[in-house]
Amino acid sequence: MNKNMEEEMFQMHAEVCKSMANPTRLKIMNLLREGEKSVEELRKRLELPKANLSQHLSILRQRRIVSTRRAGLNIYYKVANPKMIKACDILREVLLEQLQEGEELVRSAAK
Amino acid sequence: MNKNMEEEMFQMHAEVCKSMANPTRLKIMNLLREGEKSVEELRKRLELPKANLSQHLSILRQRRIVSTRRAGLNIYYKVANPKMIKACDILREVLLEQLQEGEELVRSAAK
DNA sequence: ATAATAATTGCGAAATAAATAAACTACGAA
DNA sequence: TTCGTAGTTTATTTATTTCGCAATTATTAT
Repeated sequence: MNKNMEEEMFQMHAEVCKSMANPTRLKIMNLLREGEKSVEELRKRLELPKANLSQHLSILRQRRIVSTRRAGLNIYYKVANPKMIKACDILREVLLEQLQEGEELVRSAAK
Repeated sequence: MNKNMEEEMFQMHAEVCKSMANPTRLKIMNLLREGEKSVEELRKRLELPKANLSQHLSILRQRRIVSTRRAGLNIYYKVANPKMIKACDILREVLLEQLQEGEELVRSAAK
């Protein structure tokens, strides 16, 4: 792998992380873990303005973290690659470990 | 796990993702994968102004993604939890799979 | 064709993140 | 105690994200 491709990989990797770097989008991923859902279903579960939800879905779709399928009026979203879920699970494990080490420290660092 | 704690977890999870959502910080993590390194070593390898490097390190440290140790004039950084590396590796796998599926699509989505 | 529902897009405002340079702190040696 | 090296912090500017709202598109039913 040459230098420019390395650079490109770091850039793309950062883009993927950015897509996951938002609580709402993580909640979306968490719902889609159960299986595919229409935008309307997601909107009801998340209680979000549909325009805003659509924007978040668009970000996930652009990075191909989710994929879509239209059926009549509805568009169904699902997780494109189960490895994304695996990556999320690992991060959650890390967070739980940190909480066990001492909750108050984590909370102050978040500010 | 109750509702507020769930909310808190998504928030923290997003913060961790944000910390990783930057090419420079991913490069730092990639160097630290080899083992602990001083700021000066990192600066030479990354060719970055030390103030800027220090800010990036600070972000990683605040989220406890890296930890530090001082020895004389030098401060050595290392990856705090090897699971972070594992999570990065999985994301890289996903990216490589996407590249195999069709490079041009990924590149246009990055814009 | 028109209406109704589901979803996306464009745009402006507010909040956040990033890069730079300058000032500052910490340690060790002369 | 002051000088040099390693590293951090602060202030400022610029770029990016996020959100709400209005307008628009796509599909189906009347």
